[in-house]
Amino acid sequence: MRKTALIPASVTRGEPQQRCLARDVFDRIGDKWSVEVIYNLTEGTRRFTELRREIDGISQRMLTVTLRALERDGIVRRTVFPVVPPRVEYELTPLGETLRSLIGALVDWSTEHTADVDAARLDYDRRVPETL
Amino acid sequence: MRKTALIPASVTRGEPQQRCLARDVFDRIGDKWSVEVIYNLTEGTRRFTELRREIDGISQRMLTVTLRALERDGIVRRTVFPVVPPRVEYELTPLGETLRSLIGALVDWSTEHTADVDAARLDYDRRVPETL
DNA sequence: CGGTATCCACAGAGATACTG
DNA sequence: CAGTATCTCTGTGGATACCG
Repeated sequence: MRKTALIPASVTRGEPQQRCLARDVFDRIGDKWSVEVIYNLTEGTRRFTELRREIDGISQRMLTVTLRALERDGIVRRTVFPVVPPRVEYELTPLGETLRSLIGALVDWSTEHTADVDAARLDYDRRVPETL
Repeated sequence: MRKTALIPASVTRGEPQQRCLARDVFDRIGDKWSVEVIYNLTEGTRRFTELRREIDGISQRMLTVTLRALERDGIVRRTVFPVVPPRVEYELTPLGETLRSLIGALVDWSTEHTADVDAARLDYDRRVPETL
């Protein structure tokens, strides 16, 4: 049992694949922050605090947890420089790069179709007004 | 206030886009079941109970909630046939089809790289054994 | 700077029972 | 068949304080 309070289920679970593979990929990147972390590693390496500044609203703890999970899955490489004060750099691995391009496609999809989705919501809320 | 117990935040939230667009797409499909529902609508229409059987582990309530959210976003079309017993069919809209192809790419990625991820995890757990 | 260690709140999800 | 209505529980994620 390597489960601790700091690094919870996201890292612990999923060792064998007994489920649909579609679930696997989304257990991996479907949490609240992984996508934004990967996306923010697009242009080269980032330091911990840089990521913290660039990703709006993420807490220190969740950035740590997310980066550790991505590191364990071989998507992010973590490099510690033995200097004072500490310097830690994060970058995508080649594997992470392949995933990042897919995420880029999803972001593009979102950008292109936001208007469609908003229109669909307005339409739905008109058609199904006070029911539910 | 159209929020109820049955249809919670997933449907209620996200009317304007004030966040990063990357977040939007994952608020939409990043929940526990949306991806599998969309994926199971790949080959034509499905009835409620068919989906329930095909998607392992989903509860009746979560299938309803997920389908309603996808319907509201214009990703799934819901057709009710006024017969007894009731017959309701679900299918992807054209918009949903474009999203499904991206999800297909993610599933393919997952299939192709499962071994890599598993290897990375084993390696990580050896390198960072009992720490944390 | 780059983390850990705790504590805690709340939304997401499960189980169960009931219905047009 | 295709849902609703509740009740409950769990885990995710936030806040805060401290450390090498």
